[in-house]
Amino acid sequence: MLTDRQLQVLQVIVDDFISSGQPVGSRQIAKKDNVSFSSATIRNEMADLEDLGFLEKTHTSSGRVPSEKGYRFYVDHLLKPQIITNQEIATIRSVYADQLMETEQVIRESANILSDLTTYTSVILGPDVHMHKVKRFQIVPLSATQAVAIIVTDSGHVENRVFTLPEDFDMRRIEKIVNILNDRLVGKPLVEIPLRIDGEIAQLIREHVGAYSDFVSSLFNRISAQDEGRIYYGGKTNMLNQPEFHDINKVRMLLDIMEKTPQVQMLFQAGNQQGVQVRIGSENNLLAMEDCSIITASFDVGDDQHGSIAIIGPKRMDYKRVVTLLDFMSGDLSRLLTNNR
Amino acid sequence: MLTDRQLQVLQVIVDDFISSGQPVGSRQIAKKDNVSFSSATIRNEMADLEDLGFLEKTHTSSGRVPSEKGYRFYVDHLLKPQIITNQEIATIRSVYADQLMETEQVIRESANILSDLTTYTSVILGPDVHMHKVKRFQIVPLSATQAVAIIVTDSGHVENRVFTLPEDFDMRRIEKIVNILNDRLVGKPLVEIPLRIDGEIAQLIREHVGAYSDFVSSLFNRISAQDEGRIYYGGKTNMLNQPEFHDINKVRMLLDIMEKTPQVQMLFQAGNQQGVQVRIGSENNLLAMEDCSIITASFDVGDDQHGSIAIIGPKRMDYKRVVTLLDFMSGDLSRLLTNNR
DNA sequence: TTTTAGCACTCGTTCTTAGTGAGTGCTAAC
DNA sequence: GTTAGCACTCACTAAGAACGAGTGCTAAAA
Repeated sequence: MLTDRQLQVLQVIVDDFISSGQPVGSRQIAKKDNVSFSSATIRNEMADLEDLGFLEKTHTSSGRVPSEKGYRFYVDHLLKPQIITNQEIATIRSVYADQLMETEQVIRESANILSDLTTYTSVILGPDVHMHKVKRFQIVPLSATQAVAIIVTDSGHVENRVFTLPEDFDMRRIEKIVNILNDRLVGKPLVEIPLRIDGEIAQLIREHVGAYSDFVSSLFNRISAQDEGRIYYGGKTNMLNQPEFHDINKVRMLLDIMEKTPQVQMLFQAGNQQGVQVRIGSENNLLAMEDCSIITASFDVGDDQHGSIAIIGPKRMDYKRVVTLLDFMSGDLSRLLTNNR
Repeated sequence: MLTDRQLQVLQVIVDDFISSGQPVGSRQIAKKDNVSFSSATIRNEMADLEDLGFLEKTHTSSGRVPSEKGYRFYVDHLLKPQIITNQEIATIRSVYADQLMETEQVIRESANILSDLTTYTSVILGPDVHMHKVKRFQIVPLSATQAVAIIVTDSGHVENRVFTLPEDFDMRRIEKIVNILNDRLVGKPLVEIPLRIDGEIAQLIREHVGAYSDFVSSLFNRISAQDEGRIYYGGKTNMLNQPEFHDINKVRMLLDIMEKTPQVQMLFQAGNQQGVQVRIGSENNLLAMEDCSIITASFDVGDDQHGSIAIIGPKRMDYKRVVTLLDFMSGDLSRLLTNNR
């Protein structure tokens, strides 16, 4: 559809705007080494690109700025992957250096490195613990009236709840209940626990213990709400450096969103797909993210767990670099976290 | 030292500035109902108060603004405690409504309510788990090579670490180690664990198990670094509403500090003292907090655990209200969290 | 037919200038 | 000791001028 020259002009404009943040004028382009035609010609091409919806003007006599469609085209067709430097690889791999065993620790550290490397904000969605399988169930009494219930999963994740012991349940009864729970729940994914407890297990407890108490169902009914993939941030305030976020209201909206787990998880929707995904501005379907792009990639933890890794930056973020970094890092993380097991 | 009229003028100026945020002029004060002298007289008093260091001018012909010394005097001598409304009490007590058992949950919710009620940022420093005593120690194997170590404390707090099993340590040896750890560590505060492990316990393990592996000491050596009082925030972005934080750099510095645990803990230094503490501007000894005041109070969890609760706001925050609220809330929290046990 | 040079025009930005108003300090009268 | 009056200060705002980066269009050159 587009001529070679139009492609070239578009590419130069997007590249230039990404690095300068200023609207790009025709003369500026003409001065580039790899551009051999005059500013007037470029003005004509720019007018055409604007008609096609790839460029915009901030006012009638300003230079051009890429539109969302322009960015989209750039990302889809004009992005030449960058070579990742040894320096960067070394920085990323410094995560391994400490021989951190815990997934959580690795993820936390990765988020920080990623934000340092990009100067944008990084978000990592840890693996969804829903599908982790129960390894052991246990109740530890704390006092005459209180106890803590603990579930260990096969991934090493530990869930715990403090609860009040019902007066008519002595330790013998509690032990029986623990046995039943272990018998029935070990090997089952966390997500099924509430259902199973309210169904067969309540039944079994009534049979063998002689009475049932709501405390059992209340123990882990909140698993589904909590912990559906913990969220880790790196460089939360990095975005304040971007000139497009000098508006306090935009900042506020963005920071507010980051406090709201469900909204953030929404941003990762498409993140389960293979490879690196780029969502630009309004493609995020979120008012606060209208001026942001988010680039996501997913990584594996073991055979059946997945996490997502993302960079949130301004629409004029350095797509080349971020895509390359995320691609590399997600692969590396997968390898590290899978071998850990 | 100060005359009654000077006291009155100072009080009116601080009150007025707190509610309006604008420098206060002599005419404005003269117009108040409870002020019976002319603007010229007030100008004279203001000049004296400025000489004494209680007031400042933003420029030669502007109204007056309280200096830090002025705020300090106001807080120390002119603060008449406000009456807390039933409405507010009801809001605060709604935390109990859910019959939340877990300290963590209660604290998290309290932080949110407090920030809603004040429109400032709230910070709660949870009880320091260092002094919690070990209730049970346990190792749950996950696979042939991995296991998770768990410590339950008397407060219901659970610490866990995933680690790699040394090849020469089979389950029998591990069990022996667990027995030794339980035998020696139950009842001891968390903070002593690393020391005890490296001392007597390493010795015992060598004797009874026949070999020692570093994995035991590496298990909980990080307890001291982590979890020395978890920090919870409410209304992190509330401060963006304050006109004095329209400067993006101040915001950045403040938000950055909130990500840094040690710095935040520093802010609570004096928070262990009884009652409500007010620290104004540079009294915080922290560049980023130069334009902020922080009001802290402490609460008890059980007989020997303490937490702190704080509000961070601009120097011209509503001290009356915040002091009253914090005083009430810390008492209420103490009662709730202590009875929970 | 395509490209380019030239030119009038637009519009955001910056600098100046003048005007306004809230506020002060000082002095003299009450 | 208190107050009225007045000259003065200074931030803030609006309006105008100069500037410059950029455009669109036209006509000539390739």
